[in-house]
Amino acid sequence: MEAVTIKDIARALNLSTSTVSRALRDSYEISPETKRLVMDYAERINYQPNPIALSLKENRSRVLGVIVPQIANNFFSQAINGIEAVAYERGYHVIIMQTHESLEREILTVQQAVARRVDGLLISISSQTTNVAHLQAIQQRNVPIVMFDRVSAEMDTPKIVADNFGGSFAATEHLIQTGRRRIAFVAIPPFMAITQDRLAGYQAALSQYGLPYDEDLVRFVGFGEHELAPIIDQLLDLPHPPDAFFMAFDRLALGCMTALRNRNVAIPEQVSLIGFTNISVADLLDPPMSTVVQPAQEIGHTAAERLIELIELKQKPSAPLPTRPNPVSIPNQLFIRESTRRGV
Amino acid sequence: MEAVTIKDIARALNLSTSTVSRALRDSYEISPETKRLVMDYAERINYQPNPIALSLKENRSRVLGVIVPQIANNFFSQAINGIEAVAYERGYHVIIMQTHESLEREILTVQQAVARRVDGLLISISSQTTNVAHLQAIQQRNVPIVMFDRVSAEMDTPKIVADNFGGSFAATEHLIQTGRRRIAFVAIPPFMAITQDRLAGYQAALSQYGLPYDEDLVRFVGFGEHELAPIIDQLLDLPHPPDAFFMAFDRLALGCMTALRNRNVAIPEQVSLIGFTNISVADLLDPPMSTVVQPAQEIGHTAAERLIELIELKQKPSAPLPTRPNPVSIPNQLFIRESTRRGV
DNA sequence: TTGTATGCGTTATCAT
DNA sequence: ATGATAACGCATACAA
Repeated sequence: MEAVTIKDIARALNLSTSTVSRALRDSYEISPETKRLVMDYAERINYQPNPIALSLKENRSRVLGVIVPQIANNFFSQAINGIEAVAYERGYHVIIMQTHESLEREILTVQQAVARRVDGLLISISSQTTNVAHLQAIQQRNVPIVMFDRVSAEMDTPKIVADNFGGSFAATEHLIQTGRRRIAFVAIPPFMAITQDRLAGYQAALSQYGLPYDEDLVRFVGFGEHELAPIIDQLLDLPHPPDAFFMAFDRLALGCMTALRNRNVAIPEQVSLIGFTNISVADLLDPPMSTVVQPAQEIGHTAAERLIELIELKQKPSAPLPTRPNPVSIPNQLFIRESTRRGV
Repeated sequence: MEAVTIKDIARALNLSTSTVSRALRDSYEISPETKRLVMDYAERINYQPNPIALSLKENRSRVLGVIVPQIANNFFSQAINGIEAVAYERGYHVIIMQTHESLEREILTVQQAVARRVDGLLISISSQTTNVAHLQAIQQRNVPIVMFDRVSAEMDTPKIVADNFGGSFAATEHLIQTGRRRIAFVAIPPFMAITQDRLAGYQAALSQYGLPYDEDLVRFVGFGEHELAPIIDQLLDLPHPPDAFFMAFDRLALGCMTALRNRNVAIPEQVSLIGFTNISVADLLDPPMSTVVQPAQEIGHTAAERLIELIELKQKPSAPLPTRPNPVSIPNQLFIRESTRRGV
């Protein structure tokens, strides 16, 4: 069974395709009877306009490109969830592409998205991305871009991020308020804004509570498989070791928990542990880990809204670009989880 | 900067669009010099063929529709990862849509996908889906469908599923071999094949080891928020309570762990717990939970391969449909995790 | 109120 | 070896 077109309707009803087209779009210049006739028939044979033909005509695809490092990652899958919800509601579809933390893949993927004629791009850059020329290039080709979570200071686009400074401040503050004094801070290398912001929040909290900033306690770890454990070991082996760990990234927080367990370091008796995470089972971890949870879904939601706004603004070049605070930051939630370990 | 078309190239080079088109496709009927001229120029001005125009002409979109209950779910996001990898490699893109476990949404979503002219559909049906008329309808419209994970016996399509029987058998066998005799089995309502298969694996293991099948120990729980805890309570309060819990679904396994914790039931001292799960941090749970892990990525991979095969077969109607075992089942992995809880 | 013709970007068919 | 034209499905400017 082939798809039915306007032509089929026109032929069946002895009308021209333009009449049918206009009737279907409820144009004022078509008589009510003809409209009814056409509409009914279209309904009956289950006519569905071909969006591809429309796209060609209108030079828009109604597709948003979403580029993330990984789909199979709690933060990003939740963000995509938020994006998809908004897109669906506004009549857009979402094409999802992964970079696998590779700049090379990211460049290819961005080109692919443009080649696919997406109406706009939502991107969270890979950890390798220190140069954003590929993004600036497509921006010059007039493709609206919104960045989220992993954003670059060098891009002049809307940016939707979690309140990384605030979340980091709150986590550090919590540790201080529960009596910790030597708080290790571990993050990924600091060329991404997200890292810088989290470091700044940590520093600000220390400063506000009159604690010294000790560079020995601040470490940056790459994306290799086995890079974290030695760093945790080094920290524990310091002459004056930390009494708390603040792990500024999801993966690091979970890795730290494993590393501490392997070293038989008790939490929170010996050291306290808090991390940014987006896993849904943080309660069930051993021990339950206090976490700063980023509002992934809301970030996706906001980013998609902003992008669609940009896209639809582009259609009517009359309207002025609205000025907005940039980047938009969305509050994190801080979950303090007490150990519920049962007595033995 | 507008997108450059074949016309632009033709105009610039004083050629006809057909010559340019042929040159770009490396047709034998174009002179080498012209080819080089066109290719070089196209390269220089960064010509990208418009896939929308191609789609219209070729009546195919090179898009796969993927319909899942939720994106933000470890199993599905991993499966999508597998799908995306294959699609990318084969020159397809993936549009992802969610049903949120609602049949109503599923019906709408399937229609949307067809309206979008996807070349084929990968679907994992919602838990509400007891009737598959909407899928049969689009199958009659000649849209290739492959089902994965949550499949329906009433659909005549390729089906890619985990080895639910085998995984369930292995989990039950493990519990028996570690000395458990009264093994509770909890699953979602049994109209989905996936549930039936898991129940059958459980029954088969009991039978093989000469244990009785006790209906009191088998429970089905719906998708409500607070349905599980009372069921766990009931089981624990039986005159002859279970000494092990086998939770046949991810969500149930995690919920059971919480419920047992709330009841202060020690694992594995008092009861053993094993579940199907796809979370990546199962090691870090308290206690570490033994799990049957479905090969989500491989399921996605296989499903996408099968779908693309169907799609490309449809193009050349000469070739016969290959007969394949149906459904295809992919082995699970059983992870036995010993408690590593440190002494206090 | 309805019909005819044109164009969106591309390729296939049929000239030349 | 290259060019002109039609067609994919739709919307619209222009005619009637």
